[in-house]
Amino acid sequence: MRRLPPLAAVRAFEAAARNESFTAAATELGLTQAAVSYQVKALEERLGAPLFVRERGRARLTPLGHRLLPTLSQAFDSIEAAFATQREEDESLLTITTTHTFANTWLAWRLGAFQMAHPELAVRMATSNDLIDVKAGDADVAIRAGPGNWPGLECHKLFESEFTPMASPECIAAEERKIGRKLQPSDMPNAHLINPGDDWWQQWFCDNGVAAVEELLRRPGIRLDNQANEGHAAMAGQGFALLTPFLWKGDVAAGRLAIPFPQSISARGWAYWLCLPPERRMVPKVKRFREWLLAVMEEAGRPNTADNDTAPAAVMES
Amino acid sequence: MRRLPPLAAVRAFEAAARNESFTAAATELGLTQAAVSYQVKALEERLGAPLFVRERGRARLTPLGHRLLPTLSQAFDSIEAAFATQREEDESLLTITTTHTFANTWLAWRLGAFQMAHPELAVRMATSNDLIDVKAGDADVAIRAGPGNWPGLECHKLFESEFTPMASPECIAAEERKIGRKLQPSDMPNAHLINPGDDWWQQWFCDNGVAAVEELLRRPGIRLDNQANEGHAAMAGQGFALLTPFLWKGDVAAGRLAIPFPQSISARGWAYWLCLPPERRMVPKVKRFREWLLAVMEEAGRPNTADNDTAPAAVMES
DNA sequence: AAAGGTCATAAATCCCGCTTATGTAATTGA
DNA sequence: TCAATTACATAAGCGGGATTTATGACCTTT
Repeated sequence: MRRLPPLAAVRAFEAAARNESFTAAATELGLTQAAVSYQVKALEERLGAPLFVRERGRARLTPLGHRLLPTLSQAFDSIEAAFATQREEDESLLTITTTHTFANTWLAWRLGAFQMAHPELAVRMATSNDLIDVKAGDADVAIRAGPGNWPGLECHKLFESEFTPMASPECIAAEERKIGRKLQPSDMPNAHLINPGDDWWQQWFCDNGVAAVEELLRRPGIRLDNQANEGHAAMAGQGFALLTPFLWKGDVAAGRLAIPFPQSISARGWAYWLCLPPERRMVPKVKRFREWLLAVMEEAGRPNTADNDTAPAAVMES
Repeated sequence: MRRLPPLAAVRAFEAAARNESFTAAATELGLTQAAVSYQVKALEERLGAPLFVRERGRARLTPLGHRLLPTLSQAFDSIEAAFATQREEDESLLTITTTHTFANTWLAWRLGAFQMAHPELAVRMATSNDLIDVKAGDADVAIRAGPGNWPGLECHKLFESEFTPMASPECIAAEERKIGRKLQPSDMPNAHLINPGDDWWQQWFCDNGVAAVEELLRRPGIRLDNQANEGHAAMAGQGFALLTPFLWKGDVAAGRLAIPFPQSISARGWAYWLCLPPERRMVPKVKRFREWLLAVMEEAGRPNTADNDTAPAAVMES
């Protein structure tokens, strides 16, 4: 339980003492001289002891005031410093939280460009699936997959979360050799699926007129926890995975992945979203990132854009 | 030029953060929970970043809030400490400023009794002639000789500043031997006066029907700067000095000084006063000293009081 | 469910802190 | 010596931020 004098009065005193002038203090504080005089007097009355001697039209510190001053100045200094540090750090460090998948297949490749454009910013990317952390101040912005109606967050749709089977060209060729013709959707239940237990296979079969195969759910396979890993497995020739075309454009273009049924793209009813606390939307670093990301998305969405011209030849695991 | 957030908000945040509860903070600050909530929110909006995560009906600190807390707590601690120290010091140290004369002839002897009665107080006596220093906070109370109408000070009359010639008994005896009869006021111009240039001699002559003696002013003598020193000189047998009976009662009673004309006491029109800043009159230490001093004076003023029963045998020079 | 706790929010109120305006005293400069 | 200037004090009144009251939503506990 603290027992402090009114802080406004303390503040006025500190400024007056430091400046050795009520008038100067008033200017510094953006007040009138009368206000400072009032506050100082109030503090003196509260203490029951004078802080200034008024003589010859000047205000000089009493010994008591003199003893008090340095401590108070330091205290205000550290308060100021605390907030200044916070402001600086907050201005110069952009923290992005995103899913493993998006980080790995898309953002990691392109964040460099953003960094180049904003050399004064330190950019930190963290992968996690908690949306709470942007509200908790752990991150400035979040990129998440979902329905996009998170309460209390401003969400910008980045792209639809569609999916279609993909595999390495070799894998597809081998499969076609096996069955002696070009692949059809109905062949998929018998192909080697990386994660056959994935519910979305059922969805895809349904969308493509293939009878649901209950048995798939019991078939052994690997849960790779996220699409990024499944994609890599597919590129390694381990079978078919359901992947989001948008995220693997580069690998498709480079021939590391192939899409056997380009017309058969299913939607999850989800999308990827850029989410941010609305009250921070105009904070410079947030604004810059938001504008940059949406601009890049815009460009990537245009039909004849070679979005992945500069994409590296392989996905780097961190 | 400082740039601080509103201190009321900072204070509310600090309490809330320290208590990890708005409600508890409100209790501590003597406010309602709503007030704390309001202030915290205001601070968060000002910073543009959340300080608390509101979850499950509780408020938990964000990393930012967590970083801020210790600095702010410390800052408030030191402000509190500064004023607490001041309060303690101010409560436990009584500083009295007085004239050399009064200190030497009266107060120094009796301050011990006050100290004994108030062992918790540290008592400091300083001699100086500046009345300003009580206004300037250098001293809590002042004892001064003068007309007693100092503006802005509460003044209690202690005793009238009367004076009459005194000398050591030996000195008087020698003088009477020289003139062959008992001394009369008219003999004084020819006696050895310690400070013949003192204007008050003229006053005393006038009051006692002795013709003014211009010549006295040009007669060599010693200026001893204050009555205490003149009194000591008189006791040492160096001649006659104009002294205040009240201040030398003890020495008279002990036979170190004698008053040749007890009926011929002149008044300066002055008095000795206890002066103190009215706003501090009820501060405990001030109140105690004031009451003690006035009580002692009261007692000393009563006719048949042996005021100096316990007076030491000699005046001690410090 | 009901009870009891926490924080958020809206609206109304209060009072503190501020400004304006003026006074006083000391200093400066002609 | 007489403005002119500067600094602080003081009174009065206002404005709006701080606070309270009242209510709601949400969670935990029993």
